[in-house]
Amino acid sequence: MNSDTQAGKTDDGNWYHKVWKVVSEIPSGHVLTYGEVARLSGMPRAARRVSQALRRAPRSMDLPWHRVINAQGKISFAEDSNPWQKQKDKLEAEGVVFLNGKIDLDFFGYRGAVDRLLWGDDL
DNA sequence: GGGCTGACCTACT
DNA sequence: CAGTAGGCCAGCC
Repeated sequence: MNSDTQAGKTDDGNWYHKVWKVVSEIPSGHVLTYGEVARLSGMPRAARRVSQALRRAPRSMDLPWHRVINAQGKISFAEDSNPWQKQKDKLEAEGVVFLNGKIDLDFFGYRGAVDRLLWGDDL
């Protein structure tokens, strides 16, 4: 017996930890989109959940939340907002360059990193 | 239990 | 390139 009534277990709240883990694994000078973080966390359609997780992430864990941006290569905060400026400042401090208010995902994104390893720096 | 919200994404026009 | 529409799903009231 024993029931596996509780067979499910896991998740339930644990999915934040997965997101936090992935985000904490982002190397300096690189950025990931919400969708990619979600995918790497095992939840392809959970881009929105990622944002929620980042918001709930405690500051004590020192999570590099600023390395997570949207698929447009832009910061998801309002441009006239304080957090927007803060995130941009942090990214620039790590070597990320903003072009016209947007980040070149072909160079700083996950895919860009792989492509550079395969094709070289002459993208 | 039902409905609204949201640091979003993709596809189409 | 910009704007619109539909989708997705966990949290909160």
